[in-house]
Amino acid sequence: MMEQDTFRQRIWQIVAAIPYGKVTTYGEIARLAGSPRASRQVGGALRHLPEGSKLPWHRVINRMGKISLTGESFNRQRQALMAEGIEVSADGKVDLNYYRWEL
DNA sequence: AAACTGACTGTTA
DNA sequence: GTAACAGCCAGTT
Repeated sequence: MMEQDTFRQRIWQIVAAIPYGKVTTYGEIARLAGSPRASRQVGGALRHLPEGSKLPWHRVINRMGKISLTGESFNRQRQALMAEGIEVSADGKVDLNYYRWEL
């Protein structure tokens, strides 16, 4: 069957391409997906991942270099980042100048 | 079709 | 550097 090319599916494809040990921002993904102002939709796409998805969703943070999630979700993302050797401060800050994914 | 939602961002102070 | 606000737009109701 032909899958329809939804915005979300394109987001997932792009996120899948973020290399191990690197991060990028919601806005950058929106730009790569061809809708530069749709950064909020990127978050929305990551919130509804397919069951059992292996997508590296944790490599996506906001433009201030911080984790946007709160509560337990924040902790899970922080642990996942640190598990790939990324330095994350206690408040969820990552050095984008050093860890940013660039083509 | 209209209203509402929000894992965001740019501007302003 | 942070905080408040407005604009943004795909998906959902």
